[in-house]
Amino acid sequence: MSAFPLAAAASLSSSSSVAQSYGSALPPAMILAVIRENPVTIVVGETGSGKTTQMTQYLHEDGYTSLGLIGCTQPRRVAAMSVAKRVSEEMGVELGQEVGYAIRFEDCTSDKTFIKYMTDGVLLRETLSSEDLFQYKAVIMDEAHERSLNTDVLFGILKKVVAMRADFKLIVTSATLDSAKFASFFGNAPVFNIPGRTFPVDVLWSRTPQEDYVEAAVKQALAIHLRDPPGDILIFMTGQEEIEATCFSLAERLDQMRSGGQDVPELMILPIYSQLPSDLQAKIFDKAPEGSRKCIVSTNIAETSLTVDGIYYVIDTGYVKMKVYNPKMGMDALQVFPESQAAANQRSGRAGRTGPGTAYRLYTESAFKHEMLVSSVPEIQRTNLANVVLLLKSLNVDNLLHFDFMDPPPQENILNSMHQLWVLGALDNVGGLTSTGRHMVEFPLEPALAKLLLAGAAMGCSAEALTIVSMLSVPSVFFRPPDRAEESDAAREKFFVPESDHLTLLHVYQQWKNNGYRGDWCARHYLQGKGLKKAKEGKGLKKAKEGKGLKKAKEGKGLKKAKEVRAQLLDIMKTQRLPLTSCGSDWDVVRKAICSAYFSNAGKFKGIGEYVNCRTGMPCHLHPSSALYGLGYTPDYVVYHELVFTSKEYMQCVSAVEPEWLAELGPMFFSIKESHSSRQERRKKEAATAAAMAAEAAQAEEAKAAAAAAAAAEEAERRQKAREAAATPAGRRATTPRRPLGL
DNA sequence: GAGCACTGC
Repeated sequence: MSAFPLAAAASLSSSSSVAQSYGSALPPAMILAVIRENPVTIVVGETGSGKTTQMTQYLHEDGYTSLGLIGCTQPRRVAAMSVAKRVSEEMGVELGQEVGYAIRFEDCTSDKTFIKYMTDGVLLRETLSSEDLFQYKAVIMDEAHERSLNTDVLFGILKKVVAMRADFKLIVTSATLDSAKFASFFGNAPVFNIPGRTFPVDVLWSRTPQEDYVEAAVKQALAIHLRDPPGDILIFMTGQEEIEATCFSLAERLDQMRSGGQDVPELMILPIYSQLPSDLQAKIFDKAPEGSRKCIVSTNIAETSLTVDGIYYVIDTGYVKMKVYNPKMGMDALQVFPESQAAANQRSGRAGRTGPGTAYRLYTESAFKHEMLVSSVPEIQRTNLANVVLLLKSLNVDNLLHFDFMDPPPQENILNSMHQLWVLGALDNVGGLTSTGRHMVEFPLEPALAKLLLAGAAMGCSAEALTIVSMLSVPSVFFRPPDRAEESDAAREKFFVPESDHLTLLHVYQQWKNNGYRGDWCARHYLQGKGLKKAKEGKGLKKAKEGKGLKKAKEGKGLKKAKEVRAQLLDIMKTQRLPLTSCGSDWDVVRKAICSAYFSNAGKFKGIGEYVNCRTGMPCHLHPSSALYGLGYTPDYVVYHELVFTSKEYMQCVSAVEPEWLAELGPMFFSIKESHSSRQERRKKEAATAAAMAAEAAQAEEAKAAAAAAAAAEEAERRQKAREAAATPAGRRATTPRRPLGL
């Protein structure tokens, strides 16, 4: 085994005292001693410090594996796979034997495995069946500074495990900026520093704030291209539209210069974002021909998920697009925010992987210091928590408001998620898990989708529900290259089922199946068949190309991935003894099942393309990509999968529903003509829930509890108003829209 | 007639 890289400069510090530094060569014994003496150790290690591959091996040599497993979590699958492969090679064992990995579709471990790499989601799921993780002697949470939702939930759970088990060791990696915070959360844990092996990056600031950062980035890129020594350029933008504008403008300027007689060397302009078709994504890895250079214009995807070698120049606009959840509205918003200092440093670092580089920041140093957060708002504070609540409830965490989060999510968020789960029948009136809830937690799905599966099983259309859920669990299968937008739109419209986007997805899948799951069929109809080969993605890029191990990675993209998800969910359905039944061509039943999962996301017709949310009165619009858009067919009521604010409040994935279904399936929100007795009963139920939630809140600080109770009451009132305004159904539509012919 | 960062079970 190789020596611990750069151990000579390693230092040990305690969060509460002055850092001690060790100048002489430092054997791994040093860090092992720290781990031996402390239940939790924080490791600050830059990328390239070798911590991911070395730490597990040191723990193994120190004897931890004679007693149990060493686990190492990663936020991404590719990393879990490629790191496991590399460690197995370093140790000279077969992958999947002594060293293995586990990700959603693949458990590549055996009885002999003692070092196990996995995604953080896998370890979180494992806590469901073994609360104290008895099979593990040590867990390393790698890349924990990225603060994924799963990482944050694991923090709280593992902290409990540490308190329960004296024989358990936890090692958490952190960025320099928040090591003190991590250390204090884990009871003043010692901090161990391992310097990285990356090259220095010169950071240059803008002297004045930039009004138009697209323009500024284009100018900067051209200046580098015309003036500076060879080396590729990486520009960070917030989204697809900006990226396309930047690429267009760059190309235009180059053209202008050339037609003006200037001799400009070749520049390969390469956009990259997650929704870009795979074959175009792959182009960023092509080498620039001699005498020319690459300019990659990227979203956040190149910040952590993709690593391209050969970048010497980074241009950073200073902004990111983020999804933030508004619990009051039940709506996500995709908004542009200034990036955090940590993100800025991460982006700059991308210039120093191949050699010493330069980062041009298109904002002032003062803006960096005074206007940017030190680190990004963790996901747990800006996301819908229904899934987390369900998971914690099934772990018997009785008071969620007291759960030990490093950064607690807003209380309103938790209460709102509990309400959602109650509405779906997953929680009872006192906040306990129901049998429906216990079924739901078994599925790796968001609660509404799990409910759709259960409803499908109850209504005799679980096969159809299963397909729809699978299609909604993968990125859009519709392939839309920017230069063939109209053709691909036309191709997509051929699949439309006029009353439902959900059924459109079902239709696409069934046609694919009828055509033998063929790839050429997908290509012809502008559908995403599979995706990039794994070897093109992620950190393990080079290694994956050299070896053969990753060829086994069968995970695809698009329809192929939907098929894999479907198979996995079907397995779970079998273990849950849920029947697989098809309703044949009677797709109205499927819409009813959809209604039973989404009735709290109901909209009432207001005008062409416009609906109002039945509960909140919020306006919500049909998205132009919806099958229901602009067809002259205007159902009175629809339900939607999610509501996202971009330029307007847009409903994503919409289905027409019958008003009487809303009344039947969502009696807590809707009634056709309420009798006095049923109204009383409903109010009693609602009061009980509000009381239960307030009771939970009451255990928290007094002031917060008061606010929570007020929020619950407000919610009840809003619901009452909405109920009065909505849900007096018109008669059933006279004609059912024509179903499209199969292709 | 408009558009959406990135993960994960």
